[in-house]
Amino acid sequence: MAIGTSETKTSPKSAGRTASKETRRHQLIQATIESIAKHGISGTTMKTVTGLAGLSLGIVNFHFTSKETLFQETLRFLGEEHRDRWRKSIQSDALKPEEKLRNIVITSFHPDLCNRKKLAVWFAFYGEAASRAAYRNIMSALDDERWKISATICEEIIKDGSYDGLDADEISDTLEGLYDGFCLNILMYPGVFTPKHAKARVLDFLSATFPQHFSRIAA
Amino acid sequence: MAIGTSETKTSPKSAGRTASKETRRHQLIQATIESIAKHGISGTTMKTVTGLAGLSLGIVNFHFTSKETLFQETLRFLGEEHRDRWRKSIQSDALKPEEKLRNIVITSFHPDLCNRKKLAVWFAFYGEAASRAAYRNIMSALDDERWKISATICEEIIKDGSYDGLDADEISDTLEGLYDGFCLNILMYPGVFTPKHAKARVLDFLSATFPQHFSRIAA
Amino acid sequence: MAIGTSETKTSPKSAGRTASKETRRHQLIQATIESIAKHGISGTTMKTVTGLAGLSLGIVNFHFTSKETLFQETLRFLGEEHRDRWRKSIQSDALKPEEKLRNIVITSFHPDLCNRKKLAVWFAFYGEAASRAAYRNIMSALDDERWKISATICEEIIKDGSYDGLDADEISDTLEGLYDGFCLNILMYPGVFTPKHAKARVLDFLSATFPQHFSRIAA
Amino acid sequence: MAIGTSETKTSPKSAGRTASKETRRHQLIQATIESIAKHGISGTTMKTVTGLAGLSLGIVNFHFTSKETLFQETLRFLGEEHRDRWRKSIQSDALKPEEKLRNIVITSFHPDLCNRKKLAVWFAFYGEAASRAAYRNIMSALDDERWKISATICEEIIKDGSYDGLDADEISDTLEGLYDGFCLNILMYPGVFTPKHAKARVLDFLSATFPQHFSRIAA
DNA sequence: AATGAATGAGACTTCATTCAT
DNA sequence: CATGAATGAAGTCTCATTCAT
Repeated sequence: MAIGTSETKTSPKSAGRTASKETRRHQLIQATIESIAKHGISGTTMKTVTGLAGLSLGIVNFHFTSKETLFQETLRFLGEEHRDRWRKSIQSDALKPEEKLRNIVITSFHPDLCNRKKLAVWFAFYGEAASRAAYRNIMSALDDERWKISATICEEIIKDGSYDGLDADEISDTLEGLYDGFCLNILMYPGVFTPKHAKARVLDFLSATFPQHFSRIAA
Repeated sequence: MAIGTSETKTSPKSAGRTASKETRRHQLIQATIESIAKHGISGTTMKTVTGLAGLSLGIVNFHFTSKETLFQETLRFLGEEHRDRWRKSIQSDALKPEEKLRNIVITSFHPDLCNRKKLAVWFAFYGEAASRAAYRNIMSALDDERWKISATICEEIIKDGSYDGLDADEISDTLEGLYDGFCLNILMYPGVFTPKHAKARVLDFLSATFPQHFSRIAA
Repeated sequence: MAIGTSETKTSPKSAGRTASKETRRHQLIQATIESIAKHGISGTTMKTVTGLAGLSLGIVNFHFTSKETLFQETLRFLGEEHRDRWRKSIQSDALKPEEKLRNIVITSFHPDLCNRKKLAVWFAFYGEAASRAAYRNIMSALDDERWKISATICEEIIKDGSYDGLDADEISDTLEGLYDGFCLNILMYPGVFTPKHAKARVLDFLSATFPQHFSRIAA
Repeated sequence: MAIGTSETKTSPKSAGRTASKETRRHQLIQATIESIAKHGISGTTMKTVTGLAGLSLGIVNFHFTSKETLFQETLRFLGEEHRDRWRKSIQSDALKPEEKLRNIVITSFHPDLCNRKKLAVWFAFYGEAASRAAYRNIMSALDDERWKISATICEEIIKDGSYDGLDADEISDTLEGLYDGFCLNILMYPGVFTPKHAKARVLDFLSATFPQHFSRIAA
């Protein structure tokens, strides 16, 4: 998908020297996502990755030095893709705070990011994160950024309305918990719990918390 | 350690053939939890497990047939331990619905169950679950039971009070999300986000949802 | 061969737990010597070694951790075997200095040590030594010991006779050079230059240098 | 460096197609020497060689067909360089036999040929020679020539003087042994044993052997 | 029951060689 | 002629499993 996007920039033929290198990296990262979703992290080998990419076995070490680097770059890609999306969704100054917050929610559960394939990879990395500082570092930087933005926005909303005793940080904590927990449920119980449900529940929570800013029919 | 606790239950003498067998299995499951918490699932080998158990390398295949079986039994042990706890916490008929619900929350974040070591193992299995039906089956049975109980209790509370437009299933969904999401944050950001915070946030949510049954100062 | 020696100590059946471990190590070192002699260092793989030992591929890492360690242990074995031989050949206090020196020469070119197979391994390691400190360290310790003993003996001979202007260190240097150089020629030109020739030439040199102690017909 | 020297021979302009081809080959051989000295034979790859030459990875196969050919050509280059030197050092008919012999000694230990870099390469090839006929053939032809010349010269000296019972072939054997053995010691113990020492010891040997032709103060 | 040496499939990685540009 | 991305065979090492003791 993303490959398609970048390939539209250069004509297929002129996948020249330097462009080609970035394209290959991207192609391998996509194949890694595919493979982890399909076989899990422990079932993902150089063979499954290069097989899915339609390339030869040795190529990963050429472009990424090692399997470990490939994994970290894959995680980073996923994280940055996510971050770029919600950053973009709130960058307009014309947006009111509650609109920004709602946009973050909507983005977080957007099918492009929040689908079984990507969630599987995401939680595969969470599963390893406890014993791998490298993964933890990549993840925490992104989580932290989102948490801070949410807290700031909540602060603005609180100031704007008359919400007695509300704590922006606590609300931001709950939002983070809801994002992560719902994603896990979307992954584990597809058909039963979907991004649509998740989005509705989070917006319900926001309506209950900031009734002056989020009407019940916000969805 | 936990082993010691359970061993006091059976008299040393009666640790005959079958008792001993169960003891060994328990010992190996504890070592597996220890190992996954320390080295991750992909870093856990027969050597790390038996090493932590202080036993010989070949013993796992004797008591569990294979590594895969050991892993599944470990997951099952963890799940049942969890389930037994909250079942017990709500079994008294004297408890009011809101007391039951609060007990589930408290149990879910009890340090015996909700500590870095066990959470690391728990999420390690979640990480593999997407590509392993065997793990998913064990987990979903337990999640489902908790979800249903929560929904039933919420239903009772709703009937008991005058909560217009509340949906017990939806609240149960949100509670599940909060449990999972907060656990992940406790695992990833220890020191920063703790079981105490988690418990407080969930009870806040319940206060906001069922104000007649949960006072704000419920914690 | 050396295996045979050690096996005579324990009855074949009781190749018990610990004994077995040492035996396996020895067996693998012998196979490594065999393989390096046959295929060179760069042609020696885990497969050639374990194949020659009649064992399975994974066993080297079990007994030696890595190929590199196996190589270093092989070199060490060869060096110590050599050292033990000439140490033993001069340990009797009844020997006169010139007899000791002659014994070192004889030992150095003894067919047990100075045959094509072992020389091939020896020079294979010399070939790598320039870029491998680990090999150099093992070798230099042994070379140094022999050089010092030779110098000491020469000193005694010089004092004993009336050799004007002779320098024991210089003679020891030349002897070292002759040992190494002749070994290389024995390896490179079998049939043409043999240990017998080598021994004769070194004894000629000693006769010319210490005419009062080495008669021309010393061989 | 050596490349520079040879390039001054051809005018830059005439570095046409064929000249350039020869230049490239020389450049790659020099880089091979550099690489083997630095990384050993087993650590020398197309990448280390072309890297040191500042050329692209694929170029060796263009100019030498294969790595093996490059290695053989490198060995041949080294051998011929050596041979050319001592041939030249004795080509004048005005030289007496003992002067020729001394010139061979001096040439053999000349810093241009007898330095750590080239010795490292030389012994790297000796290390492989036992299992590689191709290397052995290149080496033996050169060794043989030097041996024969030495024997012939010794014969002349013996005839010229009154040396009873001396055998020219045997002396030539010893000289060969000294050259090789001393080179190995220069390589292994730089700083401690130098070409200067080596030269002195060989000339000492010649003085002792041919006292009428080599005065003790020959150095 | 328990031990741990042994096996061998399979993982990651290296690297000589090829070939489109 | 030169480049360097790509290939894939082969090497080292890991590790679940087996089995003689």
